[in-house]
Amino acid sequence: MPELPEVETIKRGLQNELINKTIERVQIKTPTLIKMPRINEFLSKLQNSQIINVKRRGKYIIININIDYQLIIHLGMSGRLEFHPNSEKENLTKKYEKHEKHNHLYFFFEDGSELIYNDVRKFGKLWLLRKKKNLSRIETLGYEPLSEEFTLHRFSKLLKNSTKNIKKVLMDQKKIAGIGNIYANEILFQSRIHPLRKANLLSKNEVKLLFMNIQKILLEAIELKGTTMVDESYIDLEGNKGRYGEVIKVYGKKNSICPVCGQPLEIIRIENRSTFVCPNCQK
DNA sequence: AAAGTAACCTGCCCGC
DNA sequence: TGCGGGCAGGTTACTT
Repeated sequence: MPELPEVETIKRGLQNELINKTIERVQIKTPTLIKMPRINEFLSKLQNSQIINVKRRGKYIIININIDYQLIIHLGMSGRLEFHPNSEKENLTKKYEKHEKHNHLYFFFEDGSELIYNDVRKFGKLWLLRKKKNLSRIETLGYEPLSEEFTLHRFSKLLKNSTKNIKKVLMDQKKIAGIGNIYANEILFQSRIHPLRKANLLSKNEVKLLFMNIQKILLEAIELKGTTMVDESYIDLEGNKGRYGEVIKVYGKKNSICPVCGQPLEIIRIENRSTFVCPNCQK
């Protein structure tokens, strides 16, 4: 589910709510989601620890704890975090009632608030690791597309070195971290580039356009707090929907026409993912 | 070496 | 109304 803008929105929420909070107790209902360390160690390390800050890398949330450990969360397709402030607990319980059976992990804080990890499909994962010993998967992530290290020059070099189709490259977390199926579709449509074009054969202008659209679209989506499709499988910490879905141009638009030229949109499968293309606009 | 497929899971939608 | 197939924001492992 969540791509960079959704994960960033959740991270900002956690940053607002969790800093300096002390974890009183952790309750685990689905131990298989915790990849490291063993459950007992996971529980005992977190108990009475204090949250220092919350960061994001690609689609990973990184919660730094005062004991030289960090809690790393990947939400997979359907993972959510819910924050329940002490005072509103009853209202919120009602609000989330129908999803309750997919609550897998509870963090209870000293002040009575709680954080819940909920995940229908259970593709999400959590790790508690020493800060120095970074998760290898995070170490191999590619450029953070909204950081200064992500320059046109580097992006262009990266594309030159790949003969794969451009959609695959945009979604390759080892090259650029955080772009998933929704935003890859939108970025390519707005850049008028067909997703099956070979990355190394794009023109200089196309590369520049792509580069600018990656940042423009991700920033707009963060501004609107991510994308919630009709099924509501993404909501933020407070249970609010993202509004980027209201301005989405092609993703999920089955039986629709191109908003630019009016031709019917095509749906093709690339890497087993639905890909929405205007055959007239995207060359 | 790129590209395709299946697997991990549950729920929902669509057509028959 | 019910059943089966296909599909869903991700990632990894295996095959062609």
